[in-house]
Amino acid sequence: MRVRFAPSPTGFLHIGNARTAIINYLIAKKYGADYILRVEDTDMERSTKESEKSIMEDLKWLGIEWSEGPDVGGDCGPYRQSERFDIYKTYSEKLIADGKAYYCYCSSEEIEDMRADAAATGRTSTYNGRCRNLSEADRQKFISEGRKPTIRFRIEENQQIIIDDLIKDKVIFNSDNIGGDFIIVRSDGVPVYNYIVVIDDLLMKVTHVIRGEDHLSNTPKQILIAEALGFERPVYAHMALVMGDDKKKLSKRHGITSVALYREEGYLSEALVNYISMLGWASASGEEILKLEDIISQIDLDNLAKSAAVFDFKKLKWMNANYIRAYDENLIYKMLLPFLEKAGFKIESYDEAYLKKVILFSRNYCELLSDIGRHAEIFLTNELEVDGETADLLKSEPGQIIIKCAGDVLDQLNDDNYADDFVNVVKDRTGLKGKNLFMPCRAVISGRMHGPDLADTMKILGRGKCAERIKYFGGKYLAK
RNA sequence: GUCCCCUUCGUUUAGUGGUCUAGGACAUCGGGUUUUCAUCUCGACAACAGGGGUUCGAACCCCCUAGGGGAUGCCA
Repeated sequence: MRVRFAPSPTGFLHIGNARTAIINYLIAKKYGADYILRVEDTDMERSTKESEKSIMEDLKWLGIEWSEGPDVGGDCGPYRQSERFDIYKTYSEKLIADGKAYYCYCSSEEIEDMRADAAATGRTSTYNGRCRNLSEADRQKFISEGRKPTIRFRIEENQQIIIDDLIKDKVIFNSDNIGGDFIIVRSDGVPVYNYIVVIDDLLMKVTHVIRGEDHLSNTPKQILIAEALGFERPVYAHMALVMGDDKKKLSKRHGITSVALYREEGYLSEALVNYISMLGWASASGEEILKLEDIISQIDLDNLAKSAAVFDFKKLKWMNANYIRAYDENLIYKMLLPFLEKAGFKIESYDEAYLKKVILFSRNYCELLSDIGRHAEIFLTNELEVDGETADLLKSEPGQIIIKCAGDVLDQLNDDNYADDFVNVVKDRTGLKGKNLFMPCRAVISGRMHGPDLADTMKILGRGKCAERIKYFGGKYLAK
């Protein structure tokens, strides 16, 4: 079994394509198939090397490995379509020689007119077939006019094309309904996707074509080409598309759709892969947070949903938070450091053991890796800025009372119980209770009204830092 | 317009003729825990698109309608 992922390098790897790449990967892993990466860069105007590079980086980040591709080579290369033009040319010539394709001298403008005419008359194919059976004289006339021909594939009338799709089951097309003779080679000699995909899949020995359902209506064309060339066709599996919350095909206006942006925002690749796998699929047990190997063992083409799924950013976030909390300590620590730096913290200025303790504690409060700064701040910044509400609290009567005695209380407690007993001793000392007790205690240590458990916070900070905090806030907010 | 695909809670799914007064997860709302927020936990709300068949019986099979999506490119 051999599968492929064939992106066109015209932008970033997008969630929809990532899903195709991921499903192909999961299936490949499940069945021990080869995974081919093929770059479909025949749109010369839009294809860029940078895009190719970033797509490969994103795939790697997702954990996808390919056994053949433009970077690693393989027996069926080259793996960029732009490097295979000679191959395609041989087949084009063969199709023309066999009468299965022909030169078309119609200009783009003339095609435009035909399109309008087809719409007006209700004709199902845009092309009106003018060059289908051109006389040699007409041909010479067009050539002398300097027209550069395209090559069109000749579609036989009233042919039934049956696709036994692994996801959609049986889909039947009639050759009269697929748009008429279509262009397989442009007038500049560059062949077109719908045509060369067939050649590449055959030459690269792809057995299973797993792709988005937007390609389903291209499939009859490809099958016809395969037949004309005498090729055996691959098995097809067309996956339902991923939609935005307005049920339109997921695109930029729905928010972040490029994989690279997810990485930057602090999503874990494992969470993204897990979530994307669950789009259109569910495990037998109903569990949703699954190890990759469990997904691989359970997922299959015939249990993927036929209907499109809306991408739910909130659920992805929830899943990401779960992954952050459960992740291996050393690994998540290393992953979180750059996000902390990006948030403006100089990580080399902290004691490593302390920093690690802070990060591993704070990660429990993060939905995204990029949340780490916000949560670690109370441990890493000594001279904390406070918001207006917290400042008011510290300036209020209970705030003042607590600021005054907090230092003493801390001194009086010993190392074993300073964190756990702090609030209670303040309570005994001041007679305050409830919110008036707890909130100022929290504020005088963390500078915040909300946050992790106060005793935990104090333990992480350590006794010395707690004392410094009390002093600092005292100096700042205690009325003279 | 035409062709193709699809249609279970707001979202994602379970469900393959009786076990369905339709199950889980996210979201939302409420209770508990946390004298905070989050986590955790308990609970509530909430769906078979509509209409016809077939059948003793239909979310499940068939047909029609409606809605959504995709394609209809010298894009992929």
